[in-house]
Amino acid sequence: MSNIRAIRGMNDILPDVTPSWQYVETVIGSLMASYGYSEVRMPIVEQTDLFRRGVGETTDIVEKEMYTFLDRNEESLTLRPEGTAGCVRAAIQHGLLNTVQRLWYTGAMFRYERPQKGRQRQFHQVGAEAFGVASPDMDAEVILLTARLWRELGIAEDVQLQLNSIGNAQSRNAYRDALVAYLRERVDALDEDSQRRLDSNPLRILDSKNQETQAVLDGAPSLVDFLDEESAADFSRLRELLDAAGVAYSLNPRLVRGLDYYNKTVFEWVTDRLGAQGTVCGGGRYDGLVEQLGGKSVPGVGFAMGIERLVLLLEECGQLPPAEASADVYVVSFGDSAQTEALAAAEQLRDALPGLRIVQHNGGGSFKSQMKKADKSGARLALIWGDDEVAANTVSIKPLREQNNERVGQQSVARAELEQTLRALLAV
RNA sequence: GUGGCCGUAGCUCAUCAGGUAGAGCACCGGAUUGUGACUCCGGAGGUGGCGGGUUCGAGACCCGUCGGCCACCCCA
Repeated sequence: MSNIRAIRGMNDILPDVTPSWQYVETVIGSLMASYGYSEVRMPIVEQTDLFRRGVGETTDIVEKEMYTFLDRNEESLTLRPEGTAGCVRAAIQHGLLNTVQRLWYTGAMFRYERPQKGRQRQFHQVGAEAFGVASPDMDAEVILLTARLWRELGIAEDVQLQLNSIGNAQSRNAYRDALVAYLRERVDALDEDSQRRLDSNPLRILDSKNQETQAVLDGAPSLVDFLDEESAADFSRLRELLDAAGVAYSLNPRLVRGLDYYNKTVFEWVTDRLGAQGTVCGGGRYDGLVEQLGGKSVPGVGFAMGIERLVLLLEECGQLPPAEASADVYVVSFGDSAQTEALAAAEQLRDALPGLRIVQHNGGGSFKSQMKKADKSGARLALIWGDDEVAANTVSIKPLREQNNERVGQQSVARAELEQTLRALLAV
């Protein structure tokens, strides 16, 4: 056995699950199109500074989770830990932001964390970003889009929307001061991590899982009371829109997010069916980000979801499409001239019946072993060439999915009629 | 970075006062001439994660290390 293994937390996605991934990706692709979102593809590596400035210096992501290295030019590069910063960078760099812009992307992201259920170091996100609209109708759009996705995937009952507004920078600062003042008087009751965050990032104490900390927070000032007028009005309008659209949500005043660029609306779709990693999709508004990364002052709102978690959830909910066979037709031949004939015929069939999955038996072996392979391929039909067929210029067609033993149902057709017969048998 | 559990054939697991390993599935071959699935027979496949220690002897006990899973932190 080889000593070389995949890097911890970076998993191979093997043939038993790739159909599930393809299914999810296909559904998402057409969903995005149906809302007018265009796909963009950004590099996996960016200048480290992009994430420092975009995601935020004091976030966990930047502080301890990035894959950062020097390239041969001594330039500091980082494997992207999330997609928004790179998407914004690309949009600024190529001048896409002089109009409303709806973009989506998918790909691998990297965070140096201990792997656990629903979390790996290389993981895959689908994200969408809508630029250029500051009003909450756009917030509603991205949320409605995600809500539709759950319906299309059959998991609408298994995810819940949590919603909050964290206001603009000024109101958030005011709230932070009030929160810190309140918590300082109760430092001893806080868990260790929360004590540390009093200095670094006090808002994140809010979603601590520690019971005692949460008890302390019960008496804390509420973020809602500090919201600026515009944020409050927009939040109220967003809720109106969601109500009217029939999207259920619960208000979670302690929902903050771990990335610094958010303001106003933040949301998460969560599930209780994935162990500790319950967030399937998270997002919000980031009105200052474009400017902070060197662009004009362009508002934005978006979300990202984790494909691994989505696939896990679908599996958990029994909503993955049934496994399909990898072949429709399996071609068996015995002897050189038969194989020559079979190979050419298979190529002609692929020309004539595109989409038909034709697997050619290679590597020889007895008829028996070839038929075993044919059966295991899941193909509906075996095409059989032997000396008899070559001599008579025919092909034997054997159905494999019926229960009969012997050669019942097997037929011999003239070589010239093969294509037509297959069309009829397979209804293609 | 911290904690808990775990590491025996490709996969799921078993055995045993500590006396140098088995099963099921999967794989390969066979059961009269060129035909799968069910059944039967046979075969291949493990330096028991790695290193050290205790012992006459260790997969089984001890230590270390590496790896996996789950949880904390945080998020997708």
